Amino acid sequence: MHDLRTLRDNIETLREGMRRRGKLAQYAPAIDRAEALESGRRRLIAQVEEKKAARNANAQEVGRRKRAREEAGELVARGRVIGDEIAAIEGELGGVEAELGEILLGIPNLTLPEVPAGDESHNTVVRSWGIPRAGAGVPPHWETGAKLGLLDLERGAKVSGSGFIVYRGMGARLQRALMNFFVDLHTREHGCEEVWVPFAVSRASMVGTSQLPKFEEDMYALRDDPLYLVPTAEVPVTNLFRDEILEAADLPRALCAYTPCFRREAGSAGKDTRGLLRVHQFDKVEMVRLATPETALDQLELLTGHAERLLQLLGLPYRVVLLAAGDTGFGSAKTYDLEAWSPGTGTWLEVSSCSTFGDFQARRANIRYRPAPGEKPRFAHTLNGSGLAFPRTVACLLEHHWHDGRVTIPDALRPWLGADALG
RNA sequence: GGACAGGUGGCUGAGUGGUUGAAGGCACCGGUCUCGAAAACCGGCGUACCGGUAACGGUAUCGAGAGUUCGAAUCUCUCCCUGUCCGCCA
Repeated sequence: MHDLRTLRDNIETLREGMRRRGKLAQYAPAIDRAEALESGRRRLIAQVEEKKAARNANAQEVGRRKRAREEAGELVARGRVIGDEIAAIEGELGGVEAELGEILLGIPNLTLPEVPAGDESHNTVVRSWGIPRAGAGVPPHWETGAKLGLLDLERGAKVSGSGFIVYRGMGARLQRALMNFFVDLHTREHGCEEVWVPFAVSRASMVGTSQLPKFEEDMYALRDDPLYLVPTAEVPVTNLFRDEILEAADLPRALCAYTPCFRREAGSAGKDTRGLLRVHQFDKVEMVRLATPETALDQLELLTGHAERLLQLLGLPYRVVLLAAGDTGFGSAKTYDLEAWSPGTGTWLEVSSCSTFGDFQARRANIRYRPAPGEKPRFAHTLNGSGLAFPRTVACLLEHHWHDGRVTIPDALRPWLGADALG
């Protein structure tokens, strides 16, 4: 969410930000409307506060006269009139604030200057690691997964519907291995505190990290309770600190959590849906960091490096892509996608997305820190990145390490899986 | 799910519907005293928003929201949360 001050003093930067995302036409009406509402809001506040001052003074005088046993009838009548006027103005103000708040929640974050303007065709590969394997002769992961008895897509569909996966045998065990491998590495070597969080969260939490109100149709909502299944651990973990004031000495703060992730994937039906490429429920270990504005960008590099390290240990070639403004997520100010090579499908698969949100989420979730004892709190910066999402990582493992029907398990993962090959 | 009991400032803890933004205490900051410190004493000590260059003025804020009233921390209703007991349950 943007600061109301931006609306007043810097509205051109807001327009420029939307232009860089290639979405000025989409958001210009909202920005114009918000600007008008904000000036109206201030006018109404001035009016209503003036009336309230009059009401308070009047009520005080009534009290004084009653104590002095003087006549106060005409003041009581006057108070009644003022009260009616206040109610009228407040009604109008309430409407303005409700609409303004709704608009503000729906405007995406500004991207940082180093983020390329334009749509995804302006995404930039900033570095890569490993040598992508030629695809010839490498079966796609869904074939290997089925042949080795690791995946059961048909029964997943039977139990829940398409996009829900059943893992069996060593395939199931691989999920547990990845969870423990990732979390242990982050806690032991990347300075993260491990947390285990609720998988269903309140609406307020979803608004805090900016999934709502804009992306309601992508979320699974529970029928009888005002709760949503988490689309990513980012939501419960970041919201751990909602409405809190942290000490600067505690920043940067790093956490990680395993959660399942639930996504309706509305609007993406038919795209990349084979095998494990796009599913409604998947598992992921997420890293979340809270930082001061001064250190946030360094923290983003650090976080991205931690995710990269996992791919290196898994021996999976990947590239790091700086997303262009138009491809950067709603709340993000700067995002690196990590794309691992899938020889079986001949594509790069997004296995991690590492972002800094600036103070965009912190303002929504009211997450602040005190720069020094006695100083005023400021909004913290929030960051997060996958480390890593399981399904596409598994897909790449099953393809990149496939040799003559067997899948070699990378050394780093063997202790966790308890096997050095599948098949 | 049921029955009680509670939610007041950084903490603690008062608060008969009328100068209560809120006593007292603790903590914190400044000062006096002292060679220095402690103690004692004196003073200060929330946040957000609106207007103003500023000084300053105003509004809101006692879990949240609605209501009664000229006026609500105080009365009414709804909701949330916490505690205790009971029931149910992995």
